[in-house]
Amino acid sequence: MSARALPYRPHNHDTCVTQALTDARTICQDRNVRLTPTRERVLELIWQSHKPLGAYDVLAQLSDDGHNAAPPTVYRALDFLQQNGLVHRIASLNAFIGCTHAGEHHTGMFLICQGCGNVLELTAPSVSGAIKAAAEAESFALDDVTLEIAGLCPRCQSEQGERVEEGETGAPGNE
Amino acid sequence: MSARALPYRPHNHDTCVTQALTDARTICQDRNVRLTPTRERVLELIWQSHKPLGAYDVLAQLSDDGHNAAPPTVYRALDFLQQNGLVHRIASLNAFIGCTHAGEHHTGMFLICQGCGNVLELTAPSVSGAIKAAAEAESFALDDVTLEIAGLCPRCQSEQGERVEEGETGAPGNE
DNA sequence: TCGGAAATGTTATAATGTTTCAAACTTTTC
DNA sequence: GAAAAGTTTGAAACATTATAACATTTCCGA
Repeated sequence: MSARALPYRPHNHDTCVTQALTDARTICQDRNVRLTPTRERVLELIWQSHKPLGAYDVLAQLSDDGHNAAPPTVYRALDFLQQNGLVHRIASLNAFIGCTHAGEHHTGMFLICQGCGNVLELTAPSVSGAIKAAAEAESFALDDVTLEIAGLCPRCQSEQGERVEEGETGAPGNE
Repeated sequence: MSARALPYRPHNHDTCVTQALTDARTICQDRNVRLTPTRERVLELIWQSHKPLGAYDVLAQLSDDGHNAAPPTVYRALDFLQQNGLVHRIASLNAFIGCTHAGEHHTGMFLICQGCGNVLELTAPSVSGAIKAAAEAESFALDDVTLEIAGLCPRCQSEQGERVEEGETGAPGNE
C-alpha cells in the first residue's frame, strides 16, 4: 500500500477516501465477506475526515441520506468494519476512525490531537516490541492492545501562541 | 512505598485496602486537598478488589450503605480521586481501578485479564520511553497516554484447558 | 461569626451501546 | 429453479454510562 498523507497536513483528502474504499473492497473480496451498501456507506462516512466520528454522528448522517436507520444498524456496520480491520475504535473518545493500515497485521498506536481533533495512526515496532516484552515479563498472554496518546500535533503546537489574540475559532485541521 | 501483591495471586487483600487508604490520606494532606468521607468511601469501594468497578456499581454499593446518592456524587468523587492520582479510569472498560502507584509520577500500563477480570498496573520505563520517542519522531507533544492491554494472566492461562470439562463457573481471581 | 469557597444534594437529561424478534435478502443444496 | 439454511437488515424497546444545571449544605479562614 502506498504512502499516506499526514492527517494534520493539507492534502487532497478525496484520495484518502478513494483509496480506503478501494482497499476495503479488495480486502472483503479476499476474505470472502460482504461489503454491503450500508457497510460501505458507513466506511465512507468514517473516512470523511481524519477526526474520529461517534456512532451517533454516523447515524445522523445516514438519516440525512434518507436511510431509515437505528443505532443497531450503525453498530453492526462498525463491528463488521472493525472485525475486518477497516476501522478502529478509539476507546478514550468513544469514536471510530478509518484504519490507515488496512489489511496489515498491526498494533495501532493513535496520536490524538487535542487541538484540531485529527488522529494519526502509527505502527511503531519499538513500542509494540517493548509492550510485548513487558507483558511477557509478567507471563501475561497478550491479546489486544489499546494505545492512545493525546497531545498536540505540530501544527496546533505552533498555533498555540496565536490562539489568544485570535478569535479562538475552533480548530484548524482538514476535513 | 512498599511492594505490592500481584492481583491474580492469592494475597491478603485487606493489606491492599489499608495501604491504599493510608497512602491516600497522606497524599491528600500533602496536597492540601480534602479526602471527605464520601471520597474515602468511594476509594475504599474501588479497592474492594483488583477488578475495575463501574461508576454505577459504586453507586449501588453506596446506596447499600444507606447513602442517598445520585450519579453526580460518584462521578465527582471519582474525578477527584483521578485528579489526585488515586484511581485510574480504564477507558476500554468504562470502569475504575485503584492506583497502585499513587503519589508517583507515572504512565500507567494496565494488564487486563479477560479470564478473571483482574487488572495489574505496571510502570515499564522501556515502554514509556519507546512511546515518548515515537511521539517525538512525529513532533507530537505528548500529554496523556492510555495503554490498556487485554489478555490472560498466568493463572487463567493455565486454567484454560480445564475449563471445558469443568462447570465453567466464572472466573477464579481474588476479591 | 460571618462570608466566600468548596462540596454535596437533587432533578433532569444527554450520550453511548445492547437485546430481541421479525422480515428481507443471499447462498447453498437438492 | 424451489426449498432450506444462513446472513443481513429493520424496528422497537431498553440498558448503561455520563453530564448539566441549580439549590443547599458544609467547611474554613478572616
